[in-house]
Amino acid sequence: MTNPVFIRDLTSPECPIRNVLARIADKWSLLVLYTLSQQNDPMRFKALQRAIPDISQKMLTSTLRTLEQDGFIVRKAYAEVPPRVEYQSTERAASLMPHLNALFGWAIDHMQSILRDREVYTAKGNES
Amino acid sequence: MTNPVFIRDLTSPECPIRNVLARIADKWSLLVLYTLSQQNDPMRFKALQRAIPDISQKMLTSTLRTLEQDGFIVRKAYAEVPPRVEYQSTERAASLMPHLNALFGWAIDHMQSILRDREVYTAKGNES
DNA sequence: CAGTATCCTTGGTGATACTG
DNA sequence: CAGTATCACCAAGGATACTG
Repeated sequence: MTNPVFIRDLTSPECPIRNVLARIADKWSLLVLYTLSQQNDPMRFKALQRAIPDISQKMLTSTLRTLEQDGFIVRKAYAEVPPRVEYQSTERAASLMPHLNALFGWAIDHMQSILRDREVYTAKGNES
Repeated sequence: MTNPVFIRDLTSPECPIRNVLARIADKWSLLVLYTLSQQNDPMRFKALQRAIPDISQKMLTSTLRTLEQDGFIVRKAYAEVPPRVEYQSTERAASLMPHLNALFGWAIDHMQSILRDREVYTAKGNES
């Protein structure tokens, strides 16, 4: 809708890259968004942790809070014992995912050759 | 070309998100890739620094090295005094940029409403 | 189960100084 | 100009223990 902003000054706090993308594109957020998009059902905290085994409880919590803050997910707590909390992605996330999926696809397609380049690069660095 | 890999195990070192995207999608790399894609001519070190004023020399250097390692940019040093070094994006970067640009566009379009949601969220947190 | 609270570590980052 | 080297710092992140 509103589209007056452009990336004139990369330093500006208005810079969409710094202000929006940097909060999505970190390691954990990408993995959480990807995981939630795979199931299209809401997921429980524990289920997310199982899907991303090496994320700590603390990091999962804070990642979820940030995503919730920016309207990518909704947190629903049920007054049960034991407690049940479900996270589901929003319309906003749905509109973002095609672009992220395109990126994931690109990464899958190019990973092998990137890894090869990386090897060549370090090999060159180590030769006498 | 080769597309046998998929994201079964997010923990795997073969995970394209962790292995490829995480190295692109950090704050500085995104800004450098964006800047280089704006000029389609090669850019000098100093020019990049001017475009991203708050990046330190050290961070710019290491970001450029990582991007070079993964084949997104090529570094060309000219044997002159004073030295001249130019960085230009590669075919690989060119194939990536449309996806990143889509992401930038999305961020521009949604930034305002995201900022609004963020305000609402913190307001709710602070109310008694 | 789904967290919060606390402590503690470490590496990402900046600042400064120096060099080819 | 385009870096490298060094030091220093602080916040991101992990580990552990505790709680509604």
